[in-house]
Amino acid sequence: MAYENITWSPLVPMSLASIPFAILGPTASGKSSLAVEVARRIGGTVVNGDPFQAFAGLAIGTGQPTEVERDGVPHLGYGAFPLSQRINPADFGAQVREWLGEAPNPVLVTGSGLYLRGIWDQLSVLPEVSAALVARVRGWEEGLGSRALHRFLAAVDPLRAGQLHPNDGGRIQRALALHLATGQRPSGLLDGVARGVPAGWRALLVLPSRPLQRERVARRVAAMVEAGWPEEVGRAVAFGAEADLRRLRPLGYEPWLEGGDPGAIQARIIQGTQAYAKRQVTYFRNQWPEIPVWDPDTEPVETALERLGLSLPS
RNA sequence: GCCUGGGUAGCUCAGUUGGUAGAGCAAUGGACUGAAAAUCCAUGUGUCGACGGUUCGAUUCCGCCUCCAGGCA
Repeated sequence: MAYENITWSPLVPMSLASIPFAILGPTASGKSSLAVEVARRIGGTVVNGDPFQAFAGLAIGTGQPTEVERDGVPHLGYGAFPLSQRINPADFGAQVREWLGEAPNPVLVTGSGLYLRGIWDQLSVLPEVSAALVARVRGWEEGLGSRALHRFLAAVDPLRAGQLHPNDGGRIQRALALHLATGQRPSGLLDGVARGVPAGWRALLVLPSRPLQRERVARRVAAMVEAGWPEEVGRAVAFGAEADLRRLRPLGYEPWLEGGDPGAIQARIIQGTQAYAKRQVTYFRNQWPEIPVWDPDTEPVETALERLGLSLPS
């Protein structure tokens, strides 16, 4: 949809035109449809801030909004990258900031807290660590265990080691690799990033109650299977994307690739997605406790709009 | 109908030579600076199938009943 065709809602003051909005929330919370509603009100564009939905070829499995769900509202950044593309939170953040700049009145949607930090420029600027070094450190952990690596880290950077649990292999590896790549202490490199909601932004956390969140996930996964998720995985594999899928590890892809009883696979995916949704919520509340919350199952959409500062005089 | 094996946490199962029980997964809460749809941490009161007997004490031994699985008829 061309931007020049946008019509301004007569009820919305023009001063809102330049304010970017962020709609956050766990999977299946209904944040995409709220974003469409917000964008419609302000004559804006929905901008994708979710790394997995940015890939092409996974439209069903990553829950990218369909044409029907977009409902004529312009969307930017969905299915933009080939599966072979490697992304990280900082680079992806820069890309999304570009999209935000292209969109007249952006409504950012994401379920990924770490990538949102990238988008909001709340990650330290760090040097690239070569894939070879990353692989080497990972190999060490497989041979020696994370606790041994934690002791190595403690020797070069006691501060960072103190922040990490000896079992947290992923972060220990990352810290060690950073140290080996730069010769510096990771704790020093990770210093002084911005926090909070950036000035000028209006954000809302879409947060269903836990029981209803679980129901929403179950319903959505069933709908995704109904819409042809297994077939979509099959097509991706036929295009030679299996290695990329195994590297990216989107939820649900491993079960489909391994095969087995479809009912059991679906149940497993639902369980994994419910657990993921819980972690998403924990991260948002932890990182941005000041963001107002909206319960899509008990509160009307008008309430969400009010909390975004879009309340209309009636 | 008979024989055998089972019935222990939401699930799959350990275990208690008799002193009322614990793993994995799940769940709940939490952490989180390039694996993040990832990784990691914390949290375990459950009529140990029912009833009765023996015993100071039974989830454990005995009897009886019941349910499940397999086998024999």
